[in-house]
Amino acid sequence: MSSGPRQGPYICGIDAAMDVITGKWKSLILWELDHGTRRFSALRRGLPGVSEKMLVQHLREMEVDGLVHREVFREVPPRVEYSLTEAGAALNAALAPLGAWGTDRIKRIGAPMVAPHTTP
Amino acid sequence: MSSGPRQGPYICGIDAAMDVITGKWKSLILWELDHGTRRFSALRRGLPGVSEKMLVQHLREMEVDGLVHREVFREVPPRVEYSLTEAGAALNAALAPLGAWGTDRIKRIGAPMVAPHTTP
DNA sequence: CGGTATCCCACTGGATACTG
DNA sequence: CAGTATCCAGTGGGATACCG
Repeated sequence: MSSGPRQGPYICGIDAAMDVITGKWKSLILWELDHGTRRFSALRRGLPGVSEKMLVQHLREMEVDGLVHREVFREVPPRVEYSLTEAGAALNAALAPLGAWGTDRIKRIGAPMVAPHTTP
Repeated sequence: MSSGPRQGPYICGIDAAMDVITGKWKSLILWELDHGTRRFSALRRGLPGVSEKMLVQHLREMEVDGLVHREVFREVPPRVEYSLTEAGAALNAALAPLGAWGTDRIKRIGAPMVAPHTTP
């Protein structure tokens, strides 16, 4: 069951890009990491509703696909830091117009936003 | 079940945009229609591998979401033409940078492309 | 803290056959 | 021509429990 990076065959560039960001949380992970390096638990807090399993799974796929860099510090307690690669940062930048269109659509149809942080 | 347009709640603009283009063929449909008005059968030919069911289903969802316009001509034989709405055209434009990134990625990793048109 | 390992269900999408 | 109607397999993703 899967392993290496996704590698087509593709119909076009959109196809290849979508292949790599399809997944409920991937674009949000990209966005979170664009603010800077984040630890696993920080990402969890920034992505309200994500399960550990999905977060790990998406991060692994994005690592394999060359979008995120994963650095393990063998300390006690363990620490792992995630950051964007160049390709990941470029992808995030390429997503900006799409995000702008989406924001516009939200306004047009008056769609609700989820509460950013349901605090604690 | 289902029916009305997708309407969140959303986490951000990307979330809203992805909600509307998720589906194996939607971005390709957008691309096809950006070239101009297309009939159902022309779209099928332009999307090698799509099934009738999926094409209809995606077109209906995109119509409901306000991305494509569907015009029925009650003739014999029946004719139906699809075209982009303003929102659909704007979305397609917003996808351009993503497509460029994807094309770049295809080159970087040397991913194969599917044969554009297996003719007949 | 930062994960693995299972189980399970809903949904996506493909194949095929039929229709106005 | 432009769809509907079914059936069915694969996968995405949530819940829960356990581990170094």
